[in-house]
Amino acid sequence: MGRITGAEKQEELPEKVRLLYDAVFQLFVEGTDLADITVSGITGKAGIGKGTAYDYFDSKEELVACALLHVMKQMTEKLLKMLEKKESFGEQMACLFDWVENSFYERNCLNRFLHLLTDNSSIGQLLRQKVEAKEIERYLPMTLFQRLLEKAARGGEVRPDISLEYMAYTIYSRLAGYVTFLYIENQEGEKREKMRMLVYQGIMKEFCVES
Amino acid sequence: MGRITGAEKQEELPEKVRLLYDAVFQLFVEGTDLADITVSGITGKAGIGKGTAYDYFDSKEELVACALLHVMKQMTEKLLKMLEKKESFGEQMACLFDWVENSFYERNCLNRFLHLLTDNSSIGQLLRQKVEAKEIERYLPMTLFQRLLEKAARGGEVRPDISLEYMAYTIYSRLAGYVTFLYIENQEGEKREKMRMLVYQGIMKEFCVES
Amino acid sequence: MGRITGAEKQEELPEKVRLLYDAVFQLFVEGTDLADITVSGITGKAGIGKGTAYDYFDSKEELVACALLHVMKQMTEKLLKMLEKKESFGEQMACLFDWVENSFYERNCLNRFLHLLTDNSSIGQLLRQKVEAKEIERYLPMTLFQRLLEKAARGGEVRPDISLEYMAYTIYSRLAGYVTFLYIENQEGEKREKMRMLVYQGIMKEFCVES
Amino acid sequence: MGRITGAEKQEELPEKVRLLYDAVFQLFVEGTDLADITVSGITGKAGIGKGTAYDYFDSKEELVACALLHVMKQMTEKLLKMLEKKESFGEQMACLFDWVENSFYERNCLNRFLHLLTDNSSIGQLLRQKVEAKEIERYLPMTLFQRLLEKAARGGEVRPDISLEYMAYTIYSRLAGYVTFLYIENQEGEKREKMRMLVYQGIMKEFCVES
DNA sequence: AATGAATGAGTTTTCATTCAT
DNA sequence: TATGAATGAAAACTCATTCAT
Repeated sequence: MGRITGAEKQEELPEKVRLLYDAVFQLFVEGTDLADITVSGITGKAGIGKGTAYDYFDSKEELVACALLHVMKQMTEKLLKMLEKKESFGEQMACLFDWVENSFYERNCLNRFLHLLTDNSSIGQLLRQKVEAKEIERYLPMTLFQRLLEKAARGGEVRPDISLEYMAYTIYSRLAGYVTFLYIENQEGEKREKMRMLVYQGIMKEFCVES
Repeated sequence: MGRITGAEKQEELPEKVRLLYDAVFQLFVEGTDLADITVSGITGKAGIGKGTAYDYFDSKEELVACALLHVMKQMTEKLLKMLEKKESFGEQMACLFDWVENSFYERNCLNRFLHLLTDNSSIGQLLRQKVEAKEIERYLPMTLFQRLLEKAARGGEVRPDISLEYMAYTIYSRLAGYVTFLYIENQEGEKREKMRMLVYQGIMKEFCVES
Repeated sequence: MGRITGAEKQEELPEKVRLLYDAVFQLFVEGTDLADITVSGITGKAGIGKGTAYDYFDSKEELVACALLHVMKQMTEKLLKMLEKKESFGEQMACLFDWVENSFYERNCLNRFLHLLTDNSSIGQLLRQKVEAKEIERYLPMTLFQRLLEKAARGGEVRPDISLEYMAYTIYSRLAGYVTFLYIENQEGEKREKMRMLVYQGIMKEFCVES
Repeated sequence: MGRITGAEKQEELPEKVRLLYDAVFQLFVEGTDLADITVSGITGKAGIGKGTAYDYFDSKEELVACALLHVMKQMTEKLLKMLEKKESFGEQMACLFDWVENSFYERNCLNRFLHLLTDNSSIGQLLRQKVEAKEIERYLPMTLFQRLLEKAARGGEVRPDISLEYMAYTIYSRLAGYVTFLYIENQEGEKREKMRMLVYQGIMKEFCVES
């Protein structure tokens, strides 16, 4: 019987589980589609025995979903810490753009990760179940944006007459769209700079109080 | 050796191929994740022999990619015809919202379809290859939006000072975001009406010349 | 989905199924314990591909249970034909002893087969389900003995004052006990002859009308 | 290297071994088929470490065979003590029927145990080896019956003209048959009472001197 | 002595693909 | 051309056994 649920904190993770999580993440970052991930692939990369995976998890799906949930938590926490240091809503948005570009950009990772939140794969469904069951919805993009906006609204930075939910969805949409742009255009340089600026300004102009 | 490439027109398709395409689409609409689709599942639903699939296609991936490409073409052509009838850019946008809500809405289909355009699955990659190779990029959402915008620009409906590409990505983003909203909130009624209106107005206010 | 249920007649069996049944039976006769039987073992002996087994059966247990059910039917039918030719109850009993000794005697087969009818193994349970579901209880030893006894009772050969059920169980017990004797003593010759005669006479003296 | 052979007396058994034996017996009584018994299942129920089992036994089979051998000894000894208190052969037979009905009746235990004495499972073979090697054949049913019959013969209670071995096998057969009846008919009450009486009388009439 | 985490050989099962008919 | 029975490589998963602690 698997003992790991995905609710464990980084420090609580048994050594082997950490190795398994790392292996899943590596495979994901290398571009392996989740449907093509195998248990031998994971344990091989983790450098441990195949059976060990089943000492901690009930199934391949559980293992992968827990690993991705963990990645999600880690990434969001790191991002949250960075965002908290920012003074203004504008700086927070800029920080989000940086994050989107830098921390998780290779191999279309962020995009594929977002897919997981709304696809029909067994792993995606499991992941979403876990997110809900463990009440860690605060790691979901939409919740993150809502929190930022609430704070900005209290500070009088964003227009009070626009629905928070709409704003959150819009930020989500535009950032996700920017990720798609990065994937499709697949280039650095001026064009990217320009697009980033336009999307950023689009958000700011629509939601921010003019000063 | 498979003879079907996905470039065939609806009328040119052999009967069996049409049956296969329909079966793939049905499975997709029923919610089957592409990773869980099987050749027997397809031929079973199509009511033809399993071997027949290999008379027309070289592999399962080819078959599914061609089927989805075909669906994509059909849908886009239908949509284009509808859009052409609209006089103004605003009406076209409204038409797009209708389409998103009505024609492909069940079971998160549109969302999953969009994923295909930017994922790492073998079927997705094949599909994109075909789109590029056959120069049918005009069926891609981004191209569709660019065409609409070009016409609107010529007609003086949209602001001439904003980059067409940015506008296309923004429309794409916001529509895709609306699709995600529909998936997550999963409800009809007032709330949905309101969100639709907000997203619609967001687009119009940002891009349209005030009258 | 497995298509074979175990209800098929010998002539109706697809070639491969016949090969599978034969292989299971051979393994059984060679002394392999049912718990040690593997699908590769079966298909290897049958000389066919492993996957083929799953074209006809849903699981290993289904395959083995069907094979044994089939053996059971074949054997009982053969035995019934032999018994029908016998004029008297005494001759029928003698025939049963012959059958026990000859047709299924090697490697403790009959004994192990009888175990199947009252054990807790998954195969045994499946086999009994099939026997009941398909209403082929007439192949069960107890039913066979009851039929013989009914006929003998009508013919005035057995005492009318003894319960048929008791007589059937007694015959079953004593024959099964004789099978155990054959297994434990594991020898031919005089001792065996003597035991057979004693068991036979025990039955006849208890149940038959003295002439 | 395992140090336990199955020859140890109850008092000599190390604490852990006693726990292991109890666990095996519990699992058996709960209805677990021996083929489905696992080492973790046993040690889990025993509440001790999995490795500990291998400090005392060389293999799972050894462990289970020793546990069952031990159970067999305990049960037979208890039964023997009860039988010794009985004055007459008839009372002893009645005692055997009681024992069969009461002490080991649930979940078809006695029946499954008897199977072990004549099956082809690795555990069964090991058990029989141990029985022979350790010359504890006196715990086998057949030997038990022979002893009872010898005493009854000396006391003039059973007919002197019938072979002891035949009588032993017959008693064994009829009792085993009664166990099968209990399993198949699975009911208490009148019918069972009647069958018991018939079997009992069958034995007595055949073997006992008329008084 | 006791443990239980770790292992990997071995099992069941699936399914894309082939090919004789 | 169309079929679907047959295949076997590859996958998930189990569990007896070992061994460092």
